[in-house]
Amino acid sequence: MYNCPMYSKELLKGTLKTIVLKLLSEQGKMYGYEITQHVKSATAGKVLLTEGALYPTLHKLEAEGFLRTEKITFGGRIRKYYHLTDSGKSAAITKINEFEEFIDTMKFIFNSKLSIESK
Amino acid sequence: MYNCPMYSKELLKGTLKTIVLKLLSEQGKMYGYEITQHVKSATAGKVLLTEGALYPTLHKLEAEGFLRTEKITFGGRIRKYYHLTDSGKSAAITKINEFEEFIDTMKFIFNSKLSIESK
DNA sequence: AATTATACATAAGATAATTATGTATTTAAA
DNA sequence: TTTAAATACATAATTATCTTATGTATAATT
Repeated sequence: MYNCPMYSKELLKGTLKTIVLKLLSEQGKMYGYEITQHVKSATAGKVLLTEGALYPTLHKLEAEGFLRTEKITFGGRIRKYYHLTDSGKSAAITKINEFEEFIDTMKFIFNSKLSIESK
Repeated sequence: MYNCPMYSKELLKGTLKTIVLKLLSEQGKMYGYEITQHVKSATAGKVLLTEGALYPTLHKLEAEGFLRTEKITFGGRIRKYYHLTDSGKSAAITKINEFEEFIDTMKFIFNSKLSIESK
């Protein structure tokens, strides 16, 4: 099976924490594998999170107190669900704002009309 | 003197080559220090390129055949001007498209309305 | 029976940045 | 006038973040 190659690997650097916090803030709880599949399907295979990047990031966010975990056995396999803590919710808001600010700032370099409107 | 802190340091990772190629494609020729000042003023101090990142990147782009250089003495100091080569012009177009594609893809994760229109 | 999908995890290596340091000239300020 | 700041280049050490590879294990599909 071929994976659609992703053009923007380098650009994705630094966005992983933001993506995780954003998804958890809208989905409530997710487990690691679910996050990879969600992102894959939401981006039509253009963004493929690797486990080697995702799991250490989840552990780091947990160590920073932004996430708490809950282990659930489902269909004979263990799922480790991640939820946002209160400080995780603040961090999510901050990170999402930073991302939008980043896009907003980049338009001054790329001087094309990149606009952000809330949903 | 204080520098306005930049929110998006991590997000900027991977964008430096794209920024350099974009600026050279619109400005024709620039020297390193000029690039740092241009980006600083264009983003109101939000994006501050460090020399430790910029100079090695310029050297790498030159080694890849995307840039050619021209040394000019101006006001007692040496300026090293960088220009795009033909392959550099192609690379610039590719990188800029990739960046816009990246933004376009991220909207599916952040499901807010991030739109790109050419100027 | 073997492969793919689900589900976790970590280690080695690569890449790209930050931070620190270095040289040198010109201009502005104390 | 001497010091600091701005201009202009460069590189080395360190840190951060990612990819790639590897490992374990169960369930579902071929």
